[in-house]
Amino acid sequence: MFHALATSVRRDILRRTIEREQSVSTLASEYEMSFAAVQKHVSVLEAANLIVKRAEGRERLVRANPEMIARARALLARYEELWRARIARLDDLLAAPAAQHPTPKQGD
Amino acid sequence: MFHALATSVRRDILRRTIEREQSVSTLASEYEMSFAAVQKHVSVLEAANLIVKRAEGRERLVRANPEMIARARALLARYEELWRARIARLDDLLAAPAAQHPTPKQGD
DNA sequence: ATAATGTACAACCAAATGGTTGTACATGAA
DNA sequence: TTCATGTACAACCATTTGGTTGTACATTAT
Repeated sequence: MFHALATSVRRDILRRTIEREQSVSTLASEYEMSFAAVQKHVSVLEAANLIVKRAEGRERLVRANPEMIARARALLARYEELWRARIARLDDLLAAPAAQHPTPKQGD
Repeated sequence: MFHALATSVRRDILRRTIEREQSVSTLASEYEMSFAAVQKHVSVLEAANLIVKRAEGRERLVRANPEMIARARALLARYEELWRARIARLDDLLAAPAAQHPTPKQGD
């Protein structure tokens, strides 16, 4: 999944197929590599469910699957949430430095 | 960057170092692989700026760099934004199907 | 029918990846 | 000092990756 996003060519294919559905050969014409190479990139994205292919005549039309993009983003958002939780914990410690003392009654 | 996030061991290291700063050997003790292997994973994360190392005595303490996590998340959020923009465009087309016709006067 | 286009897939190759072991060195503990 | 711990790094290996070319086949165009 993140592996599928790990090369710029694949992220570019993803971007293009978000904008509009395109055939594999149309995509291939955009890059300076063989059709077969682009075909492989497309199938990596497909295996990760980041794109979907459908047949139309002899063409295979590729479109992005925004659901999986959202999943990846959500995972990273969870990490940021962990970070915020950690900061909150640290803040708590700083706010109550005498918490381990046995019931400091009141004032203090 | 996404490549650094592409293996579960590295994502796990990232998660642990978000929770709290840890030495490389502490991290290594969590996985069933050699210390050197974990060391390599750590250096991949470091090269991607997803973590930061600092020396303390003979130990190297590792902590997550939330800034880069945010960058990755933001990139994916941009993709989702592209998707929303595309949907909006399609909606516009559907909302004004006769736009190219020369002023359909009224009723119709 | 024939040619051109779009795709699939296999075989091959160089380079990168993810792991290992071994060696060296700095620091902390006995 | 001597020993144990934590790290760095090199060398090596199997597998994966990212690219190539070549062949085959379905669909469209002439």
